[in-house]
Amino acid sequence: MSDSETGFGKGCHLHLIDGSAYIFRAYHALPPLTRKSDGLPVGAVAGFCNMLWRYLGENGNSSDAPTHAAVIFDYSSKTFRNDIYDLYKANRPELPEDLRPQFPLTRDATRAFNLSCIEVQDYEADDIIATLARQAREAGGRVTIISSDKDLMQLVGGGVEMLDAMKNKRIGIDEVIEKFGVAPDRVVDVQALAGDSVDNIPGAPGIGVKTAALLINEYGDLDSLLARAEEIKQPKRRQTLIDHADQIRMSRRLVLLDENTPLDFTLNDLEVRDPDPTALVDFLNQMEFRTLTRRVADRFGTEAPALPDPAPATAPSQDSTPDMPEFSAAQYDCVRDLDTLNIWIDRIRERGYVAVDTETTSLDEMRAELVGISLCVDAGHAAYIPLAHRAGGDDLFGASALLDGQIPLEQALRALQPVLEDPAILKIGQNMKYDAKIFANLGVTVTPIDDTMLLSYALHGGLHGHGMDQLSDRYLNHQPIPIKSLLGSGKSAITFDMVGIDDATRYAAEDADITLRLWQMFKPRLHAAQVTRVYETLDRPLVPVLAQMERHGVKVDRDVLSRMSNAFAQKMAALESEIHELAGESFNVGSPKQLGEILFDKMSLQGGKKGKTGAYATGADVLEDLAAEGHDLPARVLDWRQLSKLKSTYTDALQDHIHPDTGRVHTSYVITGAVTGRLASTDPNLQNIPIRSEEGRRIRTAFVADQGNKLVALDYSQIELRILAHIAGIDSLKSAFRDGHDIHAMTASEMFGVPLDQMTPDVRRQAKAINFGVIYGISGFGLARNLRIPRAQAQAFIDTYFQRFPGIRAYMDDTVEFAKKHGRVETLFGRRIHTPEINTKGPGAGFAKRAAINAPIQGTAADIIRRAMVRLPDALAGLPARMLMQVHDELVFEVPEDSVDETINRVRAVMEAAAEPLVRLDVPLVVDAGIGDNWAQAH
DNA sequence: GGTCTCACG
DNA sequence: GACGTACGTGAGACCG
Repeated sequence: MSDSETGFGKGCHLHLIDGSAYIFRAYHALPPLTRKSDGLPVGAVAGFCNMLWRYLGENGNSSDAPTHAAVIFDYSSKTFRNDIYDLYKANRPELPEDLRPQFPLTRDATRAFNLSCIEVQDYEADDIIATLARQAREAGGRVTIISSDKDLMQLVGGGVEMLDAMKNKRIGIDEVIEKFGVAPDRVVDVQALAGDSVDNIPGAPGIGVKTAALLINEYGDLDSLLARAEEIKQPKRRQTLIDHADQIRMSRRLVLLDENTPLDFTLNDLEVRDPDPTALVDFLNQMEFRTLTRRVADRFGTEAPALPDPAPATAPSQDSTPDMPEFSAAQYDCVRDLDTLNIWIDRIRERGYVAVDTETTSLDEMRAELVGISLCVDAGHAAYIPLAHRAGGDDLFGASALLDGQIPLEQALRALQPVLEDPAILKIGQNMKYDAKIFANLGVTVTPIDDTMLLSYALHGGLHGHGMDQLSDRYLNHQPIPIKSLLGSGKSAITFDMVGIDDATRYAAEDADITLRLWQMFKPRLHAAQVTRVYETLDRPLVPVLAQMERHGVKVDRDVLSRMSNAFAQKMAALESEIHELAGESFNVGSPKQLGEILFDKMSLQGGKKGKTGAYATGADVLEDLAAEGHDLPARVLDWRQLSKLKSTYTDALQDHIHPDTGRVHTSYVITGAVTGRLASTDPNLQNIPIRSEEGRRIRTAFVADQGNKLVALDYSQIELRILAHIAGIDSLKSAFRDGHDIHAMTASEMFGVPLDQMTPDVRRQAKAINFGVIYGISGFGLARNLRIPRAQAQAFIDTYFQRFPGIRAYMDDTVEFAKKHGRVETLFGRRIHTPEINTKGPGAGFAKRAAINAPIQGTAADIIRRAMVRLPDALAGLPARMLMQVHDELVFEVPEDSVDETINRVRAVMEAAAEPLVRLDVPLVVDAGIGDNWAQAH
């Protein structure tokens, strides 16, 4: 070796890269990528190149940059160790078929990066590394071995260090001692005793690393130990060492690296050279690695060569299900280090899209903690990144300790953030609003997105639900792992952070895999189903809008609710004793069954009707009838029920929903919650806060504006009737709306021939009921019940109505006809609502008809407010107004006092013009506004 | 878990 | 001619 002043020596720094380890890691971490032009498998080469590129980037400008470097490979799987022990590494799985042809390409890649590429027949890469490390050490230089292979740890010390590139962790003497319990020079002794199942090194049966280290530390080294084996106290251990001494010695020969591998070059030949940009770009281009080629070309300022156009990102064809691998053959990786994560990130960038799923500790996004993230870019190959899994409960202290082998959450997040926020990379999820909120909590804005739940909603609204399990079963014929199987259910249920990482990987990666497959299937179908616009303008854009509303929440005054709860409790107690007295016995007023028996059996009141379950009906309508006949008990029960409802559902339950940190209530809107296009609000439902009764309405006073702010509520006036007038083309209704007339009074006047100036409240009330009935698909029975009039009279009203407004009848008939023919109806904006029951016979037929009649009206109104909501963030830009709630035809905002007027002006303008320009309604949309310190005032 | 009841638009 | 029915939701309580 050259010790001359010009050659390798003191001050020099040699990097030895374990190339074979790189290749296997790249292969197993990446989907089976092939070269577009000829199908040559190149996935491992791609990963390998990415790693080398990153290696150069990290070391190029570092003050600790290597002066010399080499990439070392295994020549073949057969080495001199097979002559020592024919079973050495005999349990290794067969080399994958598509990996072997990539071996020569990785050598080419190394040379293209202008790195020395080294392999020696009959020797392992580890022997070459050992030899070069020894030479460098003896020459007085430093060595960094880039590998995490424990078999190389025997080389550490005397200026030799290892670098675990995955964990970006240096391995020095201390780390080796931590791992093996002995210094590097005794590592082979420990390994010889402990053996190694991966390399099929027998060692001493029953002795592991811990015991081996104990023994070596006690006896000094392996030879001394074996020589003095008789002295070992434990009989079994003593016998093992005596019986297997030869096997142990052989094991040591297997693990001991050969520091004298014959080499036909010197360290001086390994001097670092800059890559030749042209050669490198040429090679990458040949491999057809688009992203990396461009990146390298950019870096060196060379022209990226022209490449043929890639296949479109959305490869699946229009009319056929894309070929997908079987789920049984799917590969789900667990990503435990940054290097592997970066491989996935590169893969995502290469593709331009990725299916993402988060696993958390709660379904409530405001309380949920991120536990892990899964990714998928190719059907059948997904990854799970565990981040916050914790030890199970057995260990007294372990319960809160993070498990090892997880990338620190913050690091993983910062690595993923550029991808999640990259406008050129599509993030695909199932119910992305959930995941987007989880990421938003961590400061990451996920955009742009696609959502398989919303795709299904646009495509299949009315046909079935859009949960992932359901979609997977129906469209992929695959039943995903039930979450219950991991978490259990009921009281003993655990949170996801307590799930083992292996189980979690299978579950979470599968979810991302399923999501990607559903997306590949659904996305190309939007056009054929003519719902692209619905999805892209009405549904998908709502995700960020709702996410922000939900995260912001609405301030709720706990004291107001608490005081009301107490008041309700007192009143209920008084009513309860009164009711028991009237009944002559004590019973559970809240039990419809017991109440029915009291009313109709014990008290023998008339009108007792049993439903299909054999229980008496005791609904409000029944009790009201009885009360009207002068019975006190049902009247008291009605009062009690109202209070009970208000207390349990609102004043009590709402308090539990006040977030401890924000002091606000954060609902969750379900975009696919109603088939018509309406939203649904859950946990809690803020769309059914009382208003009709005076007592209930007071609950709204607990919904307050923050200091210095006002609540502003804007709602569409009569929007569904206006839409009906437009769709059915009723001229008289349209002109009444245009002229701003009282629509119910006008209807009454038309129907009953009463002049407007002589209109009575009662006649108007009846007309109003008819107007609403029409929207719901009117029936004589329903109207009769609603108005409490004889059915014949109700039917007469309806007949008159249809005579006066024949367009309504025509609309209803046409709509049902359309539904029967196409199995669906549509809103003015093209939303399709399927009506699979429309052709069934029997009692269901009436239901389906009325639903079909109602859906285009309710749905069009829902579409309109969706359009307004999507436009509002831009329209309110620069204003401090916050949108808080949506209640079907109403939007509620929180606004600093001095911005109230401007906010109302802008919101009203957006809401009133929300149908345009796509639809020009023949009637104006009118929006009423209210302002207050609380929601009751604002309405 | 199904049924009943009731809160909203 | 009889049969049940207003449309769309979510949640709490009861009960088997």
